Amino acid sequence: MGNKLVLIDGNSIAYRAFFALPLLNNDKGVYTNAVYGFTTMLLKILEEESPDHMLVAFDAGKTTFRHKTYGEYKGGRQKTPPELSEQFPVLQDLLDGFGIKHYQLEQYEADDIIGTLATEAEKQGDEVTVISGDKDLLQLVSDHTTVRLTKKGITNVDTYTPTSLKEKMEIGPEQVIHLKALMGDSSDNIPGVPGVGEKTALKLLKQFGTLEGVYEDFDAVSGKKLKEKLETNKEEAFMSKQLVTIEKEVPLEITLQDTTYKGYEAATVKEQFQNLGFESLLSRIDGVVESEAAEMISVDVKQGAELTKEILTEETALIVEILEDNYHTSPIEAVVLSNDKGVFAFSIDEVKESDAFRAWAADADKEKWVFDAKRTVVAFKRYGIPLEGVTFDVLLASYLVNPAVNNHDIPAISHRLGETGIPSDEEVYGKGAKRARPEDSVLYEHAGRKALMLYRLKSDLEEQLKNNKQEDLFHHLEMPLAIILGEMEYTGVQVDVKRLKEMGEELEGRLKEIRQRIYDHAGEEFNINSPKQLGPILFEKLGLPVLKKTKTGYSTSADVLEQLAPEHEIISEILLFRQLGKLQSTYIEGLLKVVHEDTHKVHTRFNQALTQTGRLSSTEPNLQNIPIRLEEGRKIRQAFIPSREGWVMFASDYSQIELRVLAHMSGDEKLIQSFKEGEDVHTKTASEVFNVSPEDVTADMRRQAKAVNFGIVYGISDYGLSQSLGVTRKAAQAYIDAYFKSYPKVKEYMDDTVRQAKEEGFVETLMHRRRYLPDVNSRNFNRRNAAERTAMNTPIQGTAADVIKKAMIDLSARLKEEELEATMILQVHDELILEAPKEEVEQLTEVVKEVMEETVDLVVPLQVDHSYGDTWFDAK
DNA sequence: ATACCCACGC
DNA sequence: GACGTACGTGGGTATC
Repeated sequence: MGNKLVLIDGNSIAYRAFFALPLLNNDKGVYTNAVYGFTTMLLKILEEESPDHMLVAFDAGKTTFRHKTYGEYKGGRQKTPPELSEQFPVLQDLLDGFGIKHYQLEQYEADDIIGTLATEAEKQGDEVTVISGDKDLLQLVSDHTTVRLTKKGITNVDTYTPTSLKEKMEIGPEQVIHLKALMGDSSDNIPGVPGVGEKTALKLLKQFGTLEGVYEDFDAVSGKKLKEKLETNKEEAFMSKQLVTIEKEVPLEITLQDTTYKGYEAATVKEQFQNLGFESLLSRIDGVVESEAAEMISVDVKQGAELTKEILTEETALIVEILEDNYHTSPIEAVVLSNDKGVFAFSIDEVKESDAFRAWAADADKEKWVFDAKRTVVAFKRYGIPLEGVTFDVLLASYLVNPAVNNHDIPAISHRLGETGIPSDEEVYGKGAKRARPEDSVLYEHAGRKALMLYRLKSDLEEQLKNNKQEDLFHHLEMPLAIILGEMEYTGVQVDVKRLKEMGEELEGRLKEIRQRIYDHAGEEFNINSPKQLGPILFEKLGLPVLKKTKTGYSTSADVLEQLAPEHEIISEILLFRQLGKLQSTYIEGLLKVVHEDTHKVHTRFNQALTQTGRLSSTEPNLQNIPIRLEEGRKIRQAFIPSREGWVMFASDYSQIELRVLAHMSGDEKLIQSFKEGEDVHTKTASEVFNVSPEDVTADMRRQAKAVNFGIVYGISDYGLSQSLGVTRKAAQAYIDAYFKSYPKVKEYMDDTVRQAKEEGFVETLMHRRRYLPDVNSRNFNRRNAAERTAMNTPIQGTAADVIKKAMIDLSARLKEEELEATMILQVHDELILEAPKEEVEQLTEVVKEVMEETVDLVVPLQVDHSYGDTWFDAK
């Protein structure tokens, strides 16, 4: 017949999905994570395999025929969590909707159903694909049956054919049951031979071929201990083999004919997805036309109206439509107003020529509600229109309410609040290379719809901010900050292009030499930047030891190479090549690409609504990761200069702000005292952790203590700390324990924070910035652990972010008050960079320090250091 | 276009 | 025991 049959191990995939994904629930409060994960897998299979026959097999009931052989079969296994059990009926409904047969049979497991059907199908000459997460299924691999096992995640699979099975495990499919018989399987409580694991089992099979072979030629088994184990557990081994052998002659009530799959009805599946809340999967349904015009909310956008003060009211939603992300360079395509007079669309030319609009824009008492205040204000500023009175930013409000939401645009927020009739920008304008400006009517209508929604969304979001006690945070921190950040971006940073190009040329020469030396060592030319090519050269051709592997091959990361450096001269050359190559591509070429041609300035964009902790991020260019640690890289900073003659770069940074915040929030006396007395905090920590007096702290002890403090601040794990210190995980954990013993209130604070996260579902900063941590109650150890560390870390890092943001607002006001020309141009998490006339430096030193140190009142003092110079490099 | 590896900052 | 582990941005290569 030559059919294509796909058999899915339903329980296995559902389990995988359940544990791989956070416990999502849909708007009806029904848990859907397993169904969701299963569905993504299913869609992928349908796309890749295009089967004409398909079946999802499930396990039935508690007992199976295997329990007669072995009463303890699957004993000790955790009960299926109810959160998962309740998803099986939902999953089966969904399969019905897809028109995919599913089946279960008393006394049998899904494996047996799959084995029986696969065998039958093979006999007919069909091609079979089995999907599971269970390695037992590998015994079904044959020339006509392929088994695909999930590895990490759900949709990530390994494909096994007889050849690849041989390659990966060095055994044939018929040996799989022998392997399991020997090594057992703890998850199914299959004993195997205790003390024999995968390694030994594979070795035995390589020598003897089968379990029977081992015992027939028993004298040839090497090792007394091993022999003993095999002898005493012979019975268990043979029973195990019987248990893991898949039954291939199950008396099924269905036939292959019944598994025929004819494709699904798009409308049916779409409705199911919508009920389940799988909005993100809608686009993957074949033949679904999304966002049909009929469903969209109607909007009456008036074009060509006269832009007079009659339509410019006290409270107006204002949309500036720009197609590209970069509002510093991309033009305004439309300006749309929505208020109680209606929805009105204009071109930027119409706006520029309207005196009424200019007056309204400049009037701080006329409230403007916008999406992305910074973008809006900067865009107008570029067209010479100052905008005041921007009182509500939907983007920032949504971000504060829940930063974990990755899409804060108007269509997405509308959707979450139950309004579906508004298409996304992507749907209207296309994405990537296909993005294009549609005709005016389409563009205006889309922008109009957003303006209309914005007007409605505002009150919802205000309500949520109020519930979260975030009104202050919103109105007095993020909103004013947006305006300041806009000014900073618009001002930009002057770049010494000539200097940058010189550095580039010098680097080019050095890279060429190093490249040649590497080729000489390797004996051939290859792409040094390709780990895929570099790996075989180092670890095969040159025979260097393999210390670490990645998913796809050899790891060639810096920490690995550093360990290999004594082994071969090529290593240090590669590390240098990497270092200089990074400078060249990212910091020389990358920077030059975004320097404004006429002004020689770069205008970064600070993303104020992205990070989960409240920090800012910076793009195009990212000015928050300019090299500083290595001298070679640090020189890049020589290319950042003041924009005016006789001015300097002035940098001010908080010293240990996170640890000071921790001292404040935990109330730990020892830590507080450290800061009050101006001690070196790392030395102090070292003296505590290593239990020596401060004067006996060695440089190395201080270095280790610094890493511990770093770990506390960034919430890294014992593993992370062990990596950065190059010690064992146990030793790292011991440092952490010693730290908590020395600073008991810190420990108490951390425990309290985690407890609060578990109870309330979120943690908060000093200024009520919030982060939800659904995983703190996860049954998955890793997820839970990561979430707990996040719970401890976010209030610290987030509060530090709150503090510097407030300092920026205060400083901006203070500079105005003092009539200083100095201007903030950058923020790098705990550091503010200004440019200023030389003459102001003395006053600035005092003013900036005072403002930054006094912006909040903590139980410990904040300490600010400053520096200045002709370039950013010299401000050190 | 997307995934992966690597590397820079705090 | 759990095998993966702070937050970001960006460049390069390889693959689909």
